[in-house]
Amino acid sequence: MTEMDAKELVRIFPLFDLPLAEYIHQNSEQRTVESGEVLMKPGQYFKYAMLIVNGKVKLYREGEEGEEFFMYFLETGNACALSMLCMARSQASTVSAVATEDTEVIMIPIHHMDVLMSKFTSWYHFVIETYRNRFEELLLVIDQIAFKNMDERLEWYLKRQVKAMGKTITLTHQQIANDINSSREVVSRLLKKMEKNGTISMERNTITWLAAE
Amino acid sequence: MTEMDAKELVRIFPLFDLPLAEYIHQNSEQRTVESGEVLMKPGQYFKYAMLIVNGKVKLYREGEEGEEFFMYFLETGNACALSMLCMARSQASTVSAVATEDTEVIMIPIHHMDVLMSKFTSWYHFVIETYRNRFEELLLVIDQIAFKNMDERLEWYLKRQVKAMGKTITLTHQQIANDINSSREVVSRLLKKMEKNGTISMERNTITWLAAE
DNA sequence: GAAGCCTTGTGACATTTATCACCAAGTTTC
DNA sequence: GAAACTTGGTGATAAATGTCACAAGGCTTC
Repeated sequence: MTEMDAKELVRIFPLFDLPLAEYIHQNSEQRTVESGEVLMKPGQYFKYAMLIVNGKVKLYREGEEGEEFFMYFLETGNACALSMLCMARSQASTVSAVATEDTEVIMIPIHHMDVLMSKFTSWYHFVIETYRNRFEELLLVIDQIAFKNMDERLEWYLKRQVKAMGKTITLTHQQIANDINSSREVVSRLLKKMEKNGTISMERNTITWLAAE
Repeated sequence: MTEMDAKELVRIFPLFDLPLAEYIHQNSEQRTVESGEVLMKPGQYFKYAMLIVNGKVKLYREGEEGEEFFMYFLETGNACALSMLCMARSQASTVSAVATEDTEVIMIPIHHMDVLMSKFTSWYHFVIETYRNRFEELLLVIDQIAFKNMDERLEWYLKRQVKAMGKTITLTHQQIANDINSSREVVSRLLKKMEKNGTISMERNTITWLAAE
């Protein structure tokens, strides 16, 4: 994709108005991130607000012993709530972000935040909307790990992957286990059950969602 | 406590400026909520943004079979991020809020939100700060339930209670079990261990934190 | 195409947590 | 102060999940 112009930005971020888009266009860098590249990692200080123009970024929390826990995807038109959060507090990040496909991001340097906040109402609305969405998403994540067993959590996880990536998911059982903080064997066994139920079909490295929704 | 005036509001909510405090003072209701009273429950539509002037409110998530899961306390000077969230989306609440002591709240009717948002920069900042704080708190909650075993989760839970309520906590083992979505027996056994460690001491209905911090 | 690595399947077993059953002691009610 | 209720303690057992060990087949490399 070529460099965005302001109109293009408004199309992708519908809450922006033209002056805001223009300002961001003038005062940000656009960067292409390759699939697999790390965008944010714990301990790192973040000096940009990050907007996703295109592609997909996986956000996950890391435990003290290097465990991972998948939280959600950032997709086209999203902003990274956590990048804003760290930035605003000048705190080190406590999450990891990795591009799961080639991704184009807009990075707005921290020193523009004050201007954006004070001059553009639409920016405020966008930021609040961003927090709001992620907040709700985190509540759903909490429901899952607080109240549900592994089988339901796995199913929910797969549904989210399907929603983001389509019916065919290319992940190994080990990767899934990492994402839901379980173990490969448990995931394999539960997937086997789902295959018998007819919910999914499996091949090496891929899972295909068969059930409705 | 008597009715707030604008200056009093600024003292309690340091991010407010005087005009904002004045506006809120003119356009909100103040209400006293008794300890134990329910402020918000799932399924309810919320028509106010809620600010805590004094007291404490416990926020918890409910599972599909009526399980509970403690998320955090709202204390003096906090706003309820979730009340704003539900309100702004006209969505039914998905959390419960109960006063754990006599609590004074300010309730700003939904139809004032637009004015507040567009006229008062300080309101925006306050709202964003509110989301930010709760967001971070939720991340910590997720860490606990995603990565930690019951013993550590219980200890963390107790520490948060101590922070909010002081070294002496008046809760039954059953109440604690509900809050962390475990069972009374498990909690009793783990508490017993902590008592042997010298971390806490126990009496009927009360736990006293002995360890440092 | 042989060697080696990666992915998945599966049994056996360990650990963690939940559940059941029941008791004892404290507290409240009448 | 006896009965009823609440709270906490504890053993036995069940269920869920994690860990270990190992096998089989697919894929890659040389």
